[in-house]
This record gives sequence, C-alpha cells and structure tokens, in this order.
Amino acid sequence: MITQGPSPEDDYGLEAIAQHNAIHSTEQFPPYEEDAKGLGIYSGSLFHDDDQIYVHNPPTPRSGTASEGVRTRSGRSARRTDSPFSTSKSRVSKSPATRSKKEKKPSKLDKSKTPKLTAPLSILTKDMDVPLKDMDAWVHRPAETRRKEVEKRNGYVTRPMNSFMLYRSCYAERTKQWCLQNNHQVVSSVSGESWPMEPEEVRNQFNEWAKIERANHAAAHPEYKFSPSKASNKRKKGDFSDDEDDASELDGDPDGEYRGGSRTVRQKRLADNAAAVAYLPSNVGFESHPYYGQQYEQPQYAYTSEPGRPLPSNAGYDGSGLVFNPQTSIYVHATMNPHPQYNYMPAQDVRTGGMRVSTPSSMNGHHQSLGGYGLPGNISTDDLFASNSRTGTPSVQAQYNSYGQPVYPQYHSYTPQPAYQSLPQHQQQQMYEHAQYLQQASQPQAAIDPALASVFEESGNVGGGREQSHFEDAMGDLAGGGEYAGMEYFDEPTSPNGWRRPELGGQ
DNA sequence: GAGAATGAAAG
DNA sequence: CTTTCATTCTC
Repeated sequence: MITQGPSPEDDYGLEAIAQHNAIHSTEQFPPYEEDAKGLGIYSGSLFHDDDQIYVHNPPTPRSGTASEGVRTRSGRSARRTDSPFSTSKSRVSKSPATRSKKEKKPSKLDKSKTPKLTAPLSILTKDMDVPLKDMDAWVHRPAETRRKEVEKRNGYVTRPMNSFMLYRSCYAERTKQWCLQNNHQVVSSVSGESWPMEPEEVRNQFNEWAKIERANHAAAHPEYKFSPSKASNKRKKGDFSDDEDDASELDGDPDGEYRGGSRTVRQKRLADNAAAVAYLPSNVGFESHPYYGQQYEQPQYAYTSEPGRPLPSNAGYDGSGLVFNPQTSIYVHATMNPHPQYNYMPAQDVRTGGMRVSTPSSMNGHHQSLGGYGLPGNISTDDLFASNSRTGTPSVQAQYNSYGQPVYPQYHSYTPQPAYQSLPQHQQQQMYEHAQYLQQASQPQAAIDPALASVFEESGNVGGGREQSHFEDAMGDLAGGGEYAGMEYFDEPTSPNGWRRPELGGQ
C-alpha cells in the first residue's frame, strides 16, 4: 500500500478533478503530497449527516499501528467494514505486537493492474449495458436447485458466499468489461478496492443477501457444517498429524474422495444447526414446491420484526431476522436493520409512498432505494421508465428469470431527485450533494463542468465506441500507494464504512 | 480469546 | 493468484 509506485507524471487527464478534490480536501487536512492526484474518493464531498461531516477514511497500513483490524492471509490489512451481520464478535483489535509474520506482502499482482478507483463500481459502472448479476435471484435459489449444484460437484457442498463474494460476483462482468480484461485477480482486486467505497445502502444490501444466502444454504443443507481442512500441514509441516482423523469423523458418505481432506458435510453435528432448523417447517423436504409462483405477491415482506408482534401464519422468523416462507421453504429477507442510524435513505420508498416494490430485495425492512447504484432490485418502474425516456433505450421491461423473479436491465441512469422528494429539506440537500459528488467522481471528464455530465450520459458513449478504457480513466496516481489525499483513517470508525467526522484538528 | 488458516467465485 | 468475510481450528 505504502509502496512507492512509479509515481508517473501523467495523470490520465485527471488533473481537473484532482484539483477539485484537493481544494476541498486540503482545507482541513494536512496536505499530502499525493493529494494533488489523490482522487480522494469522497474527499470533496464531505458527507453531511445531521450537522456531522463524515469522511471516508481508507485504511492506512503504516499509520494504523494501534489496531488496524484483521489481516488477511496474504498479510494485507483488511478494511474494516464492520459488517452489521457479522455474528462473530468483532475481530477488530489486532495487537500491534503480532507482526511476527510478514508485515506486508508485496503482492505479486502487478501494480499496473490494480487501478485506483475514483468511485465505487456501483457508480462507475452504472451506465454500462452489461447487466448486473441478479443476486437476489441467486440468493433465493430454491433448495432443489442448490442440491443439484451439490450433485454436480460430486457431492461437495460449497460455502455460502459472503457479502463481498456476492458483491464481487454481482459486478464481475461489469468489472471485467470496465477493466477490459478477464483476469479475475484484477476483478478481485478492483472489487476489493471498491467494496469499502460503496455507500452504506449498497453494502447493507449485500449483507442482506449474504444473510439470505446463508439461511437458504442452511435450509438446503441442514447437515452442512463448515469444516476447513486441517491442511495447515502445508505450512506447519511439523505437526503433520494426519487427516485420517477427519475421515473417521466423516459420516461415511461414499462420495467423499474428491477434494483432499476437506469434509464439508457432516451429519453428526446437527445440533449446531438446530437453531437454524428449529423454525423450519416439518416438511423440510419441499421438493415439490413451485418456488416463486406467488412468493412476491405475498405481503410477508411487509412484516416487521418487532419482538412482540406476531407474524402471519404463513411466515416465521428466527433470531437472525429472516422471514421464512413455508410455501417456498425459502428465506426471504431480513426484517431488521441493525444500523438504522446509518441509513440515509428513508424507511420507505418515498417515490411510491412506500407502497410499491419491484423486487423482493426491496421488501426487506430497509426499503432501500438502490436503483441509483445500479443494483438489481429496488428499482421502481418509475425509475425504469423515466430512465427509459431519458436514455432512449428501447423498452425497458422487467424480464423474469427462471425463478420467476423480475430482472431489470440496468439501463437507467442515476436520477437521485425523485428519491428525495418526500425528505426534509436538509436531507434532500445532503443526499443531493452526496449523489452529485459520486456522479462527478465517476466521470472525471465531467469535472470540468458537472452540468455536462448529463450530456455525457446521453451522448451514448457508454456501450460501444469508447476509445479509452475506464480502467485507464480511473487509474490514479499509483504513487499514492492506496492513500487518499488528506484523509485520516480511524481505527475505530464511527460508522461501519470507516466514515468519521474529522472534527477539528483531529489527529 | 486472540490469531491463524481455510474457503467461498473464477479464469 | 486475487479480494473480504465467515467460520473453524489452534494455541
């Protein structure tokens, strides 16, 4: 991260926006050298929230000596996203003394392949024709489908994807297109960089999906238990006990010889999943159910999870806040918002008076409006049609996937105003400014005059004739080494995304 | 408990 | 190999 990159003088024509950012960011922050080209993500758009200004603070590996959080296997310091759904007790503190291993991994990935993003992928790729993967449909795959996948893998049960994996998968195609390469190392890298930049609502949405995915995965494979292989033998060749022990504890399934040692399915520890199974209907078999016939017609997504409030007879919920639909044997959505104070979107879809929802993902308790971020789901038809008329795209109609769920092409552009209508004046202003900055950050060219952004959009330069790749556009100063100009990183952010008030002198 | 290790996708 | 996060294993 801190690595002194080539520090090229060429700034890919991003001087304008860089200066713009610098103007805003250097006022209250010690000016870094990299600031000029730092392309501070949100630096210019100090995000106001009730008189509080938040600054996105990417991790600073060097400075974060106190407690910089988790480190990945590769030694990189993991960003603190503070997943609201993390069941594990914050694995936050990382003792500074424990740098026994490699403090930092050089990362063989070529630096030139790790572009510095100016905005999250949800913004950068919002106008691309490449459709996003319908993660909502994915996480709602019926158990039957899931079991077929297992059979296809010769009985191997994979782990459910976590929020980031879902995110990465969702944007993989667009990311590849955006970077103009098929290297998934790059996709992962870019996704990893984009993930902490994503707005709260976006990450919350993927956290929701991850939660749903986990629940449906557990429902489809009640006997599954994650059991990582003890193949730490690779490293500690010393304590090479044996992996035959694992074989002994196997339930004796015939199909277990494929992947070395890794037994992911154990029948013995059903108790561990008892909590998850407890609220399941007795007929967990559910092979004969037509999955999504009426699932989304039913109003169970309007339920709240207030403890004392009974749920309708056709729904139940567990401690995780997911609603289980017995008719489909599928978990639908979470009903609780663990961090409501971080939502700057209204609790209801103000565009529709909270009445209409387009996809189940918007049926959760959050009622987030993510259409602007190009996420599948949460896109009202109003947005689609409005965008349709704006962009001139041929009829944008909801199509349905094999699960009977609507899948919307992502033709719409970010039109934040409609979502703000019913908000208080000051909130409208906040969100508008925030959106404007994101919009601007996604289009460095438009930094000359943000008003021209719409012209850019409608000029139809998205799909075909782009002479220069986004990849290069967004490649910032590599010398920055991952630091955003004038930013401070707090090890204990006041919000899950690392946003925090800079306060006065701060640090 | 903390920290290390694994594995989810994918080409 | 590459990413973050969830989970389990190991001291």
